[in-house]
Amino acid sequence: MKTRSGEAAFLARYRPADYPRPSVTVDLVILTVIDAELRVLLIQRKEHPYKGSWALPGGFVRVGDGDDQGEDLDAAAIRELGEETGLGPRTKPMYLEQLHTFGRAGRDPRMRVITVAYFALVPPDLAPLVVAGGDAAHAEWVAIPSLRKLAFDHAEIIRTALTRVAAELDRIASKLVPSTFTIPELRSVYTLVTGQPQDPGNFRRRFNRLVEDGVIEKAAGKRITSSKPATVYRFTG
Amino acid sequence: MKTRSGEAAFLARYRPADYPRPSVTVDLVILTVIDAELRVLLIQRKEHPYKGSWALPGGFVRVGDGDDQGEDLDAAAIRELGEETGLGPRTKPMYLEQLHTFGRAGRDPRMRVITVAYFALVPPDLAPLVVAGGDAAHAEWVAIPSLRKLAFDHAEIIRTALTRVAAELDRIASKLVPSTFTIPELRSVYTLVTGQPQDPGNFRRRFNRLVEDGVIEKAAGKRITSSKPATVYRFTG
DNA sequence: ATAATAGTGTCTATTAGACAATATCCT
DNA sequence: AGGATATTGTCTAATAGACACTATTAT
Repeated sequence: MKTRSGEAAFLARYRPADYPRPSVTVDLVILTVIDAELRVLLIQRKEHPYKGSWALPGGFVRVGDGDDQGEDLDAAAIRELGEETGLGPRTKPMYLEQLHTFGRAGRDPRMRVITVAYFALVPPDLAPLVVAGGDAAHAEWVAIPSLRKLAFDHAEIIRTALTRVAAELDRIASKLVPSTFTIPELRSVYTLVTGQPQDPGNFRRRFNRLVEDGVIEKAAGKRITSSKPATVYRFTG
Repeated sequence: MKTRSGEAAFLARYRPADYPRPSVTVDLVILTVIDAELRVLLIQRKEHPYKGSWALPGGFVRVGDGDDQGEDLDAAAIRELGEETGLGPRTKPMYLEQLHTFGRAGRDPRMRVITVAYFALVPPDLAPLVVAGGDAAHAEWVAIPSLRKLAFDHAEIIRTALTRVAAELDRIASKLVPSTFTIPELRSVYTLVTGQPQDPGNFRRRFNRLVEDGVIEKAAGKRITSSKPATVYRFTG
């Protein structure tokens, strides 16, 4: 009784169940570029609610109250990303960033669910491997413009992700091109993400500044297309 | 039994408690400018853990699984903001924006707690009313540079908020000045938040562009200081 | 040869930044 | 009168945007 007001005694007295708790999930907006289209990885729901609708991949965050409080939020997102894409830490790590947390009451009719949304960017050369991988056998790369009815508030989550990606494009465009790429290829990423046509000349001028600054460097070879071949570059670092 | 595979039957069968759940809170980084200092509203903890340390105001999100799933995340933040500042919807609404969600395992030793952090901006003329209000009688406006040991991961949360506010300053600086203000007053907000001295002439030029664009307009009167009085402006809209 | 696209050059307008100089007010 | 600060002005460099033009390849 001597530690009556001590920290250990206080923590032992604490009743974790005093307040009702929500379920917490992570949902992933996984983006890539395929066939000159911006696409998002979606799964088709096989259970109610929203049976048959497209939905974002995601899952519950593993938590606990004891000595093991479970996994970090970011770890949960990384784990889900690996499970859904089949691309683990062995392959090139993909870009992953927390987006926003959505917690509207009633967004899931079963129970109160708060979801921490992340977005991930997959380089186009890895995208074909994804639909073949593990849990994602039932997943598809769906083009953004062709999005129809989505489960829950996932349409809003995707909209939020697209706005963020467009706003931060200069910082993250490198994650949406293969390891080597041409100026027109990077330009097409900008065109797709911003929805605005990019002037070839002006884009090239900005691109060359990145080369001067050492952010981008020339790589070997030329990219053969149906017209004049283009010089190949890579991001340094 | 006829609706065996129907949605209603499925939802009835669903067991919300199948996965362990974390506690979810909202924490608030409430910022203002007092005496030419950027300050954050903190409370001194009266209980373990971190007894005696400064901490961000915040509280549990009210949730449920039944017909009433509780309050929205944003609503919880607005409610806490009102409770802590004593400034309700009656007064000028303050700026409030979701910041980031922090969920590291072990960040609260009692139990697994995931917190959705928000930041709020209080115009300096309302700041003095805050420490007098309701639950916030035990709260204080603490200058950023003098922050010592903070509870939980609240130091990291504040750092994240300051980075965000600095990055978005053009968009939100209007929330950190009184309803009428002078060019040097707005300039001092920029100086405080960015930590960089702002050239008077160059700042004025940018300011005048906002006037030309109708974002800012002249107000009546002059601000009397210890030297030459300055013209008073206000944000339109 | 022609279509298509890579790549270059030019012009204008806008903006940031450094910095000098002047104007106006309080004490 | 003197100090402080509001206010104006000037110069340079960097950048965005529109747009005409040339070069090189596949077919």
